Amino acid sequence: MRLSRFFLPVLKETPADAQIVSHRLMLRAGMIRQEAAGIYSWLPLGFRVLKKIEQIVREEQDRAGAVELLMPTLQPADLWRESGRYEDYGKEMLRIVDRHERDLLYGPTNEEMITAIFRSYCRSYKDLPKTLYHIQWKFRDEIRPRFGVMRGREFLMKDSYSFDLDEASARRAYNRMFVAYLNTFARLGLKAVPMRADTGPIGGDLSHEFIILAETGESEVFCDSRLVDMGAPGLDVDFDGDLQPLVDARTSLYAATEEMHEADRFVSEVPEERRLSARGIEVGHIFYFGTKYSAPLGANVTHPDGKDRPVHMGSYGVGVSRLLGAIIEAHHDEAGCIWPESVAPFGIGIINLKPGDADTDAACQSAYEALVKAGKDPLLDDTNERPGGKFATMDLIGVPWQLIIGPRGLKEGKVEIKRRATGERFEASLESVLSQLTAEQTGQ
RNA sequence: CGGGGCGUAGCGCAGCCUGGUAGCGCAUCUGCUUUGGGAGCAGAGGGUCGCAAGUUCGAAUCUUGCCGCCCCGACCA
Repeated sequence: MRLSRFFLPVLKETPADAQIVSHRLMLRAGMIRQEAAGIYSWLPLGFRVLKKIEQIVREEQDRAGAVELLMPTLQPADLWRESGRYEDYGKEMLRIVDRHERDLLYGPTNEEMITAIFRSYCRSYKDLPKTLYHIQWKFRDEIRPRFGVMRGREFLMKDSYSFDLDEASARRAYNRMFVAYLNTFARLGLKAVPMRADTGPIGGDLSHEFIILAETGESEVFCDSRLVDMGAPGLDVDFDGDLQPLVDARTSLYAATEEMHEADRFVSEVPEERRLSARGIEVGHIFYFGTKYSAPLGANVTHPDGKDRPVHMGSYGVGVSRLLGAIIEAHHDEAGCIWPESVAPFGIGIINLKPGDADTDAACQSAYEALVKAGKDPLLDDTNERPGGKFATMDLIGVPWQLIIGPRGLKEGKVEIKRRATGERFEASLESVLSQLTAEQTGQ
């Protein structure tokens, strides 16, 4: 992409309304535009990152055996009357009336609908297990939206739903998502820590929030520091195998959010040097809820013994749009965003320091073409802005690598490559820089 | 929903108390000079002062109502 053709409305000044760093940077980098409280347009730069995050989430769901579908944003109220949640949900649910005076709602979640889909096609234990998911916009009419996309009213969410014959099987489905989430967040450049969450009326130990640690996190969390650096199981995990040991290795260590924190247990279970209290952002939540929806909605299957029983379900959410904010909170500096390569809006930025200079233009052009050909998704700054402005913009939007080409360096046969994350710069000939860049694998 | 605050040029703000010509910085446009970390000079364009009613000879400024947005709290992916 050439910057002269792209749509990148960067702001030099910080908008007054933005309180936290990710919100400020997303506005300044021209990634989002607020349309109403908690409702945003995704401008091209932000949209690119959003799509990349979405795709990684999708790939890891697929790898774990989940099957993608797409349910609508609008749902009939009757479905929610069946589960009893139409009345219970309260004002967070956006209710809409159509021209025939039928009650609709903009979905805040999809348990009812997925259960209705399941019940109309699946009758036998032979249809199980199944895990279905979709990535769709949701709306929750939060009393007070804030922090940009971190707590918007409209948000993009991946939600999966598992259907199993019994609790033991449901636990295996739960474990698959547990592991898939660890891999997903790792690929996004995040260290996510699973923390025991409130299971509500169901009870048991099958609910976890996935928290990433960031100074500007919204809630206080407490955990064993070994969890933070434990690393993800890896993409070669056998999802058909026994995942329990992988899950146990993590759930056996203390980790709790403010609401679930037990100070005395923390002290007794975790040696002092490993007691970590930090701030965190919830980016995922997994949940086993048994027959909470299948029973009232009549999602039954016939068991081998010939009897019908409600299926055991779980749901598993990832806040896809929130993840942009979360990743920025975890990866930024004074100058702007620092995207992990896996989600960066562009792979590399090429800065033409002097458009109009024949040698510089030619070098930029050949670099651009070579990088396009290598699939590196370069952004070429071919505008007439001054060098200082170009550096600042490239730093702000957080492209992982900057290839800086100007007449001064070219005179000595050199270009400069800068790594955004560390600020390291190297000088070398254009040829060697390009052969190195086009040779290496896309990082994660 | 309780408490607080803000709506004036695309963005950031002053002006409002004490009513009378709508201003500053950045951005934008034109010209010249500049060009390796957000340039300089000269000039230009751009405003229903959130909306509505009221007071007044006269309202950005005073009064009332409404709308929108932000912050703190209770709630959430």
